[in-house]
Amino acid sequence: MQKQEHLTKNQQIVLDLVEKSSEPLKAYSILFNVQKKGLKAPLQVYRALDKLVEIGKIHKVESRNAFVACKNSSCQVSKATAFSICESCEKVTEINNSKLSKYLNNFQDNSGMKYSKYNLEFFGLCKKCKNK
Amino acid sequence: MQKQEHLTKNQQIVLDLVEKSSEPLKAYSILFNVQKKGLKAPLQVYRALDKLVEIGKIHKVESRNAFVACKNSSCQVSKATAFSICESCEKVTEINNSKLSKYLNNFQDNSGMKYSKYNLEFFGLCKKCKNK
DNA sequence: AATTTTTTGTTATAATATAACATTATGTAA
DNA sequence: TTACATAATGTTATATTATAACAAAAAATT
Repeated sequence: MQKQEHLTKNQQIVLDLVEKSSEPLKAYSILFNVQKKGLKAPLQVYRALDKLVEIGKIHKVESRNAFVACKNSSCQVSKATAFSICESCEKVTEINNSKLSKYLNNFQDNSGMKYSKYNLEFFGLCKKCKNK
Repeated sequence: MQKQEHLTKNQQIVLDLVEKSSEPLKAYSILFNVQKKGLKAPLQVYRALDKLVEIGKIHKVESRNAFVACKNSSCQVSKATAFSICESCEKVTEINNSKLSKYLNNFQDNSGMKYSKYNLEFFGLCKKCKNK
């Protein structure tokens, strides 16, 4: 079987929802929102999420246990992700900075480990919240 | 009330356990291990963990929902953390690289956000697992 | 000593995620 | 085009992670 080149029904339903959302979505919030479309059990959502993360269509924001659609169309796999997170309003934005990604993709320390993947989360106050 | 300068009994018990561990510990594994010392409920553990994270004695490895002691004695708060994680044996090491931390502490993008904190997790295969 | 803040203890429950197994669909190859 | 292998689905149950709410005790501040 060759690599799946199209999304299955469940994957597409979940992706559509996450892409339409202006904020990170939690798994059970996704579940609630897709129940009318026939996905009734958590596992159906988690399996779709797993696959979508694997192929890079969405990313998991680890510190929030939430999922966002990848805005970077060239992103084929979730192997180099960076986010900015506002600790006040919880707005999350994917950082797309080629200098940063180059720096991190090339990072090596003296551990002998070759890193194939990273996830970076920055925290602070967004412009709006800073001025309150 | 001024800033707490010593740990409470529960905090010390949890910290001792995490510091002795050679691997990241999960909250309920901590709970199990400190029950003989009188911490019977999850909340007692989570509260100690929260405080210990806040003061930088331990860090949370977000992608693993696990906790490690901070090896960096100068670390007063958990505001700039980086880890290397082996995806095979799950060994986690805190990265202590001044060039990296300087780079990330000074990182700015065009979002107008000032970042006060970050967490970075690198994934790959450790030396041992690479040679298997 | 009175006040405030922090920590504790406790029970219950919420939120997040996976195990296990039977079934159906899809791609691969004889 | 039928067998075979792989992947996705549906389903029930359960494991894992984390917090709410409230009363009480301990510690620092005035």
